[in-house]
Amino acid sequence: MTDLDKPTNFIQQIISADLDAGRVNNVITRFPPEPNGYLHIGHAKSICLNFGLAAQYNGKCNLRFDDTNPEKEDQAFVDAITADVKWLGFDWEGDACYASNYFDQLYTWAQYLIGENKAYVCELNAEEMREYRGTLTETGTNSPYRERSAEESLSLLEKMRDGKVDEGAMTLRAKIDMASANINLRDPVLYRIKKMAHQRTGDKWNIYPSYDFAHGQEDAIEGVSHSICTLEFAANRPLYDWFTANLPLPSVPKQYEFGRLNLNYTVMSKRKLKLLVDDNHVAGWDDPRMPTISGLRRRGVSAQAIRNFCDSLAVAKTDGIVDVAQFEHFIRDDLNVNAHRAMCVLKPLLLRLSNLEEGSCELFSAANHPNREELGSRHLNFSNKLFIDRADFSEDTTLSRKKFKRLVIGDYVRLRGAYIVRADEVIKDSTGNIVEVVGSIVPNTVGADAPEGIRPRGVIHWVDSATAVECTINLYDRLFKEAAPDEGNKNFLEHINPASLIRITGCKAESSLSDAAVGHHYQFEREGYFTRDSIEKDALVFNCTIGLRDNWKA
RNA sequence: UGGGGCGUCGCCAAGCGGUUAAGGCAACGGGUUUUGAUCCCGUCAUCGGAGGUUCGAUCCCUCCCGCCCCAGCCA
Repeated sequence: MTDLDKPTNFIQQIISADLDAGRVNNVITRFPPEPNGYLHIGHAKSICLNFGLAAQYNGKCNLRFDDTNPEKEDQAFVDAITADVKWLGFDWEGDACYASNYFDQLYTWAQYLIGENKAYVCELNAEEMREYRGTLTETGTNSPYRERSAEESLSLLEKMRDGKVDEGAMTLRAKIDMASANINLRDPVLYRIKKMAHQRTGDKWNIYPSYDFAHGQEDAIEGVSHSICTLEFAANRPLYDWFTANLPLPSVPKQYEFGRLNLNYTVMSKRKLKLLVDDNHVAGWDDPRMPTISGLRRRGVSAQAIRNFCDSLAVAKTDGIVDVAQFEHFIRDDLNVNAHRAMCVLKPLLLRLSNLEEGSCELFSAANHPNREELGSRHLNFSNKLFIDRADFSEDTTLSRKKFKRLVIGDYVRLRGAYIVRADEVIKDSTGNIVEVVGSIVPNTVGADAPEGIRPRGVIHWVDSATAVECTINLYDRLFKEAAPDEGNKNFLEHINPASLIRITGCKAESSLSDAAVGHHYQFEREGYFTRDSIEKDALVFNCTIGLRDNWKA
């Protein structure tokens, strides 16, 4: 399917219509995270959408931090978010934008609204304000401070700004309609007092603008043409438009809402992710089990896979839950094409080849990719003592060839990229554990078909014992056992999968893996995709990104 | 409950009054294969319900049912 045939989503349809009608000449979008946590896969959808649209229409997309609440925000989050967006492969013109860059302008506009008799300083406390607001079915009641003079509000606002009023004692509110069916229009708060330093403006302000009073105006300042947000903000749109209609803004942006991404077997709210981190259920925001961008990166998911997945997602107004299998498909799809192959034995079992001399050594060449010759090859050492995986050997000679395509005593198997071997006998310790399998190679079978009469049951991977490097492997499973861990009033913490991380030490990797670089993706043949851990750099630790598909029924 | 939004295959979805109702994921069957991987082939829906408008409706109207969002000085 070409781009032209690809169905366009409703936002593309709106943009194209705006362009055609001349309502918009320059497409400008923005990705507006609040720096109060790390970005997750849901944000990636929004990032790909906003930056993608800008690219498609030759416009631009701003990275803009919505830093209007110093209580929850932190410079560390700004840094992490910036790094994640870049890693995903997106860039923006000039510096990132910040809501805090516009605090002076926002304050001036607040004064303007007061002067227009469209805003007032209210002295109702939080509880009173809630009572005056009414309910879903009952209209609200006007604040007793609603009709105070503009002069008084102006001077009170100044006092709020200067720190002369206690937190919670006053707010600046828009004067709209306490009887509106849309609760967002019942005199919403524009400014609240927070006597708190801001990570960027320091202690300059004692009051901070609310989301509603800031967001649309930020868009207007930046000339954003299409302000795309998620569904839950739809009820805020009339308020967004109210500011646009009542303030002397440099441009008139429009808000559009689309359905955010939800995935099963995980949680996707920053509040819940933060709880997992703060309560040490995971090792941090970048724990490989987290759906965060940094967690996925550390897990070994490529930026390309994330982008492909996001591009496969519908931009619509339905809020569904995407099956993680769909995400996993794109992870494997990318890794299958790009990951170099290597061999690593997770649960080593010694295989001694009796018809090779002790200390013998051969060197084989193995392709780094089965169908991409341009990816080159590497050398594989082969001696008379190898490691194979314990799961690839069985003493049970009654196992059918179809059911067990691995090594069985008395039968043959192909060692990937090397000889066909036969298992002859097992050596056990005093407790009956198999400590060694003794076998023999079939001569002249390297890179050659099996000779007449010999039918290997299958192909297994192996590592030369003399040159193997020991490593540790982290195997991951989904973080939650339940498909919808936070559905209804479930306590999602109760559904954490206790086996979401299995750490295996004493694994044996082929020697070429000894200097594996962080950020490189490997397929350990017959096992899965792996990448070197970015935190435990000093040791040889690999994280399993995802296993290979296995369609066979055990 | 007032307001806003949404209901097409197990999941995500295209469809914009006339289509054999796309596609992807999953699943299932088969072929290739020195990874039980990849790859290849094939199978898999009458559109939440009931009325109505129309020659003709998944698409328009009405009513009903279901789900989501809004009563933070969060975003």
